[in-house]
Amino acid sequence: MYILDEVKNQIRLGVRAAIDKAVKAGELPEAMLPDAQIPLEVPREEAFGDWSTNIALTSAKVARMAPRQIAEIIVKYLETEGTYIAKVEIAGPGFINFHLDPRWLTRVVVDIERCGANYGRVDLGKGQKLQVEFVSANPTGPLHIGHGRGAVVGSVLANLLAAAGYDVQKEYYINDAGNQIKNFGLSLDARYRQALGQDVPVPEDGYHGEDLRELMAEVAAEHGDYYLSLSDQERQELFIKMALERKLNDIKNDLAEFGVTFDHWFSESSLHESGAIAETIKQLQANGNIYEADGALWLKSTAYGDDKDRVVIRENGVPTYLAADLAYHKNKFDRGFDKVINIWGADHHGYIPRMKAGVAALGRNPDDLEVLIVQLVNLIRDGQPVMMSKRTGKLVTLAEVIEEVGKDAARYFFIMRSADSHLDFDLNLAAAQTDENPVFYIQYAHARIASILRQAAELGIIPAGSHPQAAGVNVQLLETPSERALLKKLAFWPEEVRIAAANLEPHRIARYAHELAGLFHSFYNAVRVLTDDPQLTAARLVLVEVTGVVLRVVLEMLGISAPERM
RNA sequence: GCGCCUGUAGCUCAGGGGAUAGAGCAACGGACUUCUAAUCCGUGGGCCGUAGGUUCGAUUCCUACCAGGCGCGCCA
Repeated sequence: MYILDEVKNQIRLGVRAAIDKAVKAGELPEAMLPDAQIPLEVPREEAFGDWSTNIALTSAKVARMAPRQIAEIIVKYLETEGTYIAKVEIAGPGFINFHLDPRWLTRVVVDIERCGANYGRVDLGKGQKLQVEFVSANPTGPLHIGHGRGAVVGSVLANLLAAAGYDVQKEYYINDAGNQIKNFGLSLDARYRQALGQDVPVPEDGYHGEDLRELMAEVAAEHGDYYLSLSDQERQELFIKMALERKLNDIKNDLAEFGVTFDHWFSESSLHESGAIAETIKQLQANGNIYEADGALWLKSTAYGDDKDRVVIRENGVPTYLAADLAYHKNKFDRGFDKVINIWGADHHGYIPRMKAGVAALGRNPDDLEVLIVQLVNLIRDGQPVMMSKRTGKLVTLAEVIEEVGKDAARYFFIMRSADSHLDFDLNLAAAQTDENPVFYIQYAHARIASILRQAAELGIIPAGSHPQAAGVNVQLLETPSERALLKKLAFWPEEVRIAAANLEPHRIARYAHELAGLFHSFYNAVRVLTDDPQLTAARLVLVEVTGVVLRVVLEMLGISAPERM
């Protein structure tokens, strides 16, 4: 347990006991006995203390008493002996505000030293098995900027949930089947024949990217017109197989360079080949969730909240994308995941009700599937939106953006806004090596920490290669406002992990990083670490050290590097 | 037409039903003989899209409307 939780427990238990006593004394009605946890919040104003409860306000109605009166009775019976509660006040309409003895803050140093890189891990997930599926871009072309956002949101979310005590698996679903693949084959064929000098257009709804032109030019250069001797179908199947492998490999490389890795790559076509789709349809039929109409098989998704029923097997006998997705999600749950989280682009949000309906039809609680929608990204260059068109293949690729602004800046920009907010990605700002760029602000804090520790070693204050330790150091000397503010922020890291994980809000981690860095910079400017007072120096070095530990934990979660020098 | 997301400072955005709504950037004024000035300190800047409702209390929840984005296939 972290000191933060210990303090919150002290307050909660104290308030609960006070209410108990007041009820026994007949000063508060029985109805006041709380059946849930005492609500605690951090007041906006520092003057209102460290923690505050609105229990008197929320229970006023059931107690049939004025909130302030309830608060006064609770405070009267509140025992604070042996706790970190230093002062209790009633304020405003009936808030009970708790001011803590600042000595609680120095306990955080011990927590961080004890936990090291594990500091902030919490047991929200209790080991539940959970899958995060993200990116899952069609392997028919390069990743673009929109995939980048999903990739970072997914990878940070996975890190976050792991830190919150879930057993997390990251998965990429490879859409290597269906009509689009057929189109892909036609496009490849057209490019091949173009390379041989034939006047063959790429199909209107095909893939027009330059990457395919180059790829097939290579093939033509190497093998000439050999492939024309095959049947159209044979040739296209061969091209598809070859190109999918190439493209998937490119995607893997792009993602790896972006710090995004997966535990499992799942092929859609494997569902067709293994008979999993047929089996899933059979199960749905047995459940009475499938009917036949117009020569096709339909999923009765309206029975589970969708606004229309959906075709799963077409008139021509070919399964739809949804059929494969049903089989895929059945497979996920069969693998024993308690919950699966899909990260989709905003252009797929209309698909959620039918997918949830499908999950329900398969006999699973639809809430076990959580779909996180990531809104679209607008690229901005020189203050103007960068025009992108998928049809003409004029996309800004992820690789280009990383090339232009660097991995760290790109990751930070993709994660710094909440997923459901549209994101303006300002290329000039992300590439700027100036104070306008927030990612450097955070990294600079880490570089400064490293620099101070280097200095301390050079001056012989700490042995070279060692880290400042709290043992024998009087950390109570950390008592200036900037030191306390920094310690408090460090103490809240586990809480931040808990909240961000519970709400699936990885962007909060980016905010925390920025705020922590800001408090360190303030501290750095407010006081000197290396002074001629050995005790004070030792205490501040410990603070610098543990700040560095936490900053690295946070940056690691974000997948952003923590430079020793800048 | 229906559905989802968004609307908060000049710009980009935070804000777990609470108290006097915040941050970064931009603007303005200060701080480098001192551990890295990619930093810090300070100032100004707001009908929280509009109108209702629920609540002791709404930027937060609900409804309607307005504006922007994205969807609404036997495509994926």
